[in-house]
Amino acid sequence: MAVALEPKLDTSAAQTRQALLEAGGAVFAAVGFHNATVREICRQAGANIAAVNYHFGDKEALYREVLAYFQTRAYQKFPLDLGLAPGADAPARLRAFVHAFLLRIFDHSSDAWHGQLIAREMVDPTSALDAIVVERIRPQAQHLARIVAELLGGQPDSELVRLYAFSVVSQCLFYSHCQPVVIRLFPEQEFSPAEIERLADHITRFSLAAFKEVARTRRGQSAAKPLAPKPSASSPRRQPAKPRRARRD
Amino acid sequence: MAVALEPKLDTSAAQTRQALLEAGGAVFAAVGFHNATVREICRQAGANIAAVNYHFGDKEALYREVLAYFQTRAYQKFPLDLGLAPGADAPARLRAFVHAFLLRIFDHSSDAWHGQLIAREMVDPTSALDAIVVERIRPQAQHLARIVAELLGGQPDSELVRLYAFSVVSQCLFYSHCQPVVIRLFPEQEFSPAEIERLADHITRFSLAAFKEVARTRRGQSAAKPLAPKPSASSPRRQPAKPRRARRD
DNA sequence: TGCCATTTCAAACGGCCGTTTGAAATCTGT
DNA sequence: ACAGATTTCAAACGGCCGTTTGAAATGGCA
Repeated sequence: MAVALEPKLDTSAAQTRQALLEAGGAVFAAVGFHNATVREICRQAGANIAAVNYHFGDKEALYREVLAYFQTRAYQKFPLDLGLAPGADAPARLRAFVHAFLLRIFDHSSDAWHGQLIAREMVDPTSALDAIVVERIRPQAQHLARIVAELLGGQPDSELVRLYAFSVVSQCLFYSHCQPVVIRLFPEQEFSPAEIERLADHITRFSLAAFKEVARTRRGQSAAKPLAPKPSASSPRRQPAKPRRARRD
Repeated sequence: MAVALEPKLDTSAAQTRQALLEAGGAVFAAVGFHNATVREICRQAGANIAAVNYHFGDKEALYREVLAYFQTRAYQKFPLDLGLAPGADAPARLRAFVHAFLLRIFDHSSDAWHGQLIAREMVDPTSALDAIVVERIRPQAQHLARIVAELLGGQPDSELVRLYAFSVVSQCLFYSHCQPVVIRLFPEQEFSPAEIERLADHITRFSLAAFKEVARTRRGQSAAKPLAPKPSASSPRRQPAKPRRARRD
């Protein structure tokens, strides 16, 4: 992690390294760690097959550096307090948080693979997820928890705040995790910067409205308000199981 | 697809087929389609390596049948109108929708892999996703859209309703897609039936509160209410790029 | 029981994978 | 310009993959 001297940035070796990082981001984002092949990454980077092992050690080490690289870029480009006045109030900070979150996910400018890399890592974790949670996700969760706690009037580490913070981030992550489904359901849907602004507005307004309404009627606490009866334990019926054979026909 | 006669259910061949479906569900859910190996599935099913190709044709055909099998089971066990009175109002139907959704995701009883299979398919689609969207997701989306439209007072196919429906399902899907992260952030979190009830209550209450608040202040429509200034186009700064070499040391 | 279709089995095939190798090319400092 | 370290390169290695094969085992039916 610690680096004493900065590398010569325009060395041929440094260029190869950089090309491998960029190509690795593209390929890992497109097909995931396991499906990605070192051959394809090297091809896209214009490098030899042995380049990954020479410059990074092995495929997994390259993957870790790719994750760190694009993550750092994304958070440098869109920090947690993106475009926020110093003394901004909680609603404004919530809006900034949501907007920056969406921008990090949807930054498809040239080569920004952070969103897709993280989405894959969340659903199909590699050994790199633990570090990501500690270094990025947990601070972000605490940041959001402070905002939500201020809006709800609870403790940042309370279970209530956790539930409401989940409700906020989930609305952002949806567009990252379910993009293939959203595109199939609504092919006309686009994710231009203007559209992302509107999404951020919606999510912020939706959440703030829920916060306000809940803060108003805060007495039933978080106990279960039974709106529907139990599912009556319907047993999973036997399915017909079609008798198709696949061999020689 | 069409099956004329029902197969002999206790045939040795039918048992093998069934065992392959169950084992396939477990393995595909655990590691995804690409990472799953036919050898491991056959091992768990107690079948020979050639069994998959004999009974299903190839690995992908097995995967399609596994998806259909567990999907059918999940929706039979937890239908869209789970435990709902015939003339129930919109809030009750929303609650039932959310609860059934969560139950389908979290049904870890013995061998119910629907949730994990679908989550993987959404983030890393195979050719099977198109059929899933048409047969399952779209009807479900329309079902929810009708509920939301009734609550908001709009058209089920309006953009406003779509946004709000997304906000509801996203809160459910979050626990499916981000389970590895949630577990790492909050190791004490559990997903017992009682906890799922509480989750369903929270999501329903959160969403209904937002609906109510929005329906009350419905005049600014869905235009962008600028809560924060533009990000001032901060260019992605150059990152330090540590100069580590990996070979021979 | 004996025949034949169905199902299982162990073994192998071809292919793609990550990685290694040792030589060739290229840089770096003198 | 030259020696030595660094970087690139084509080729190959071993391993695991999905699938195929042909024979052996099994089951239903006369």
